[in-house]
Amino acid sequence: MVVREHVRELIQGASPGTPAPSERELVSQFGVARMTVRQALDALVVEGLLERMPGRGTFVARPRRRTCRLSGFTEDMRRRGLVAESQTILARNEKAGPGVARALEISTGDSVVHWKRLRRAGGLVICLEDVYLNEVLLPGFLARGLPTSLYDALADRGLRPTWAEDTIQADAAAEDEAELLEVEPLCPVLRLSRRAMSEDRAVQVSRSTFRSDRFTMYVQLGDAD
Amino acid sequence: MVVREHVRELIQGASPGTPAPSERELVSQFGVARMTVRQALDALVVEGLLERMPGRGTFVARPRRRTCRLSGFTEDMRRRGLVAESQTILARNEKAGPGVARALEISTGDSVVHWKRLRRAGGLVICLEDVYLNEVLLPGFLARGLPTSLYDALADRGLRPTWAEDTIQADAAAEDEAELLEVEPLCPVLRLSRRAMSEDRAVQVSRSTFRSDRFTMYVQLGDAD
DNA sequence: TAGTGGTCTAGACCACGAA
DNA sequence: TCGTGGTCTAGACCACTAA
Repeated sequence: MVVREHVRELIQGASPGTPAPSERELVSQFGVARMTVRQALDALVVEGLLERMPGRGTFVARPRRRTCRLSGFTEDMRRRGLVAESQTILARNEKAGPGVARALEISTGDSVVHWKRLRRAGGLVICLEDVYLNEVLLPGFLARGLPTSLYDALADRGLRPTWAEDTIQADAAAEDEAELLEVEPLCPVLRLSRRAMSEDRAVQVSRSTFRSDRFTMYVQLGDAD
Repeated sequence: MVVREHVRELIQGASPGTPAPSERELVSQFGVARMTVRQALDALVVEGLLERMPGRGTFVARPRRRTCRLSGFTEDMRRRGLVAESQTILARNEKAGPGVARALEISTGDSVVHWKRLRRAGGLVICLEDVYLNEVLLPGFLARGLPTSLYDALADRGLRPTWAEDTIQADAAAEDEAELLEVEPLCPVLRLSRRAMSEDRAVQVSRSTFRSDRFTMYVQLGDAD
């Protein structure tokens, strides 16, 4: 452990390609067996901090490109430097219909939280969001009061989504949506359906409708191998 | 290596949670040192095939949820069971403008391939795509004839994109787009801008405009840590 | 040729989980 | 208590890279 942390501090902030101390160098420096040093370095290699080059040495790796962390509306807006607000239109327990039940991997009729919000950022209406939560995993969710950030609230219960599948479509605003979103009917909107999982449990499914003039979705893909 | 492959075959197809042979069991079975066995198992753990549980044993891991592989139009349609076709509208070398140059991390005026296509699947018009390729990385790209699948062509040159950032927006179709896409002007369309990298090299940047009635985008997010 | 990482040996003691 | 994985020792030989 001590070797690993020593090397971690050594290379922290070093630019990619900088050589790390060689294994034998660390052996004599710490008076430790080579296998021990190797395991320490292996851990850093797995973390993506070091790269081994057989015959040449061990070097600081270039940081791996990441696919950005799964986030909800609040965090998404915060990343854009905006403060998210929301106006609850509906919040109640319901019996899951067949579609929601399948998405949440529960049975039709099981209890779900249905929460509908109009979401603003920087004071401007951005989207209309219908979210269904797996109430089995979140007993008494509504009783504890409505949070601002759903994902924060889920995180508090150890259920922050770590994986999601989204389907995204352009469409024309329906009349009721248009009124809430303060646009003309038939204006283009972006529809986003999400099914979010925390570990292996389906936690949340949602449908959001975004004003196209105020929202651009951004995703990073790949490099997950 | 032989231990690793032996265990890999043993557990292949086994359901998650199945115990793998213990380390000491493999030691006596192969007449090999325990460190050797551990390294073999470590490799499989990193691959996500095994999980260690200290004090309990080593078990077949549940397959990690993946974010789907980065793909282009051809592959995307193939996943939906459709054959992608394309009609080239324009294909030539150009000097990069400032926007494209920045996205491709080259200098303004550097040579880029500009390729504009109308893309169909199952015989139906789906989208209009403008792609710019980093010609510095792809000398003589156009001279070799136009491929059907851009990503396959890039893969042949060892430049298959492994990471991309996409921005997605809903919009109303412009007149010229509407005509090519065979819809009415102002119909909702989905706009997708992509900047795609192969390792650390910016290879491709594109803008696509999809008919909203014929295309739903699907993405999987997260679990990349 | 000297130095590097890759692989391997034949032991050892520890903390932890299950019975 | 017994078996498990986690960590460690003090060496060894190999293939590869660079000078």
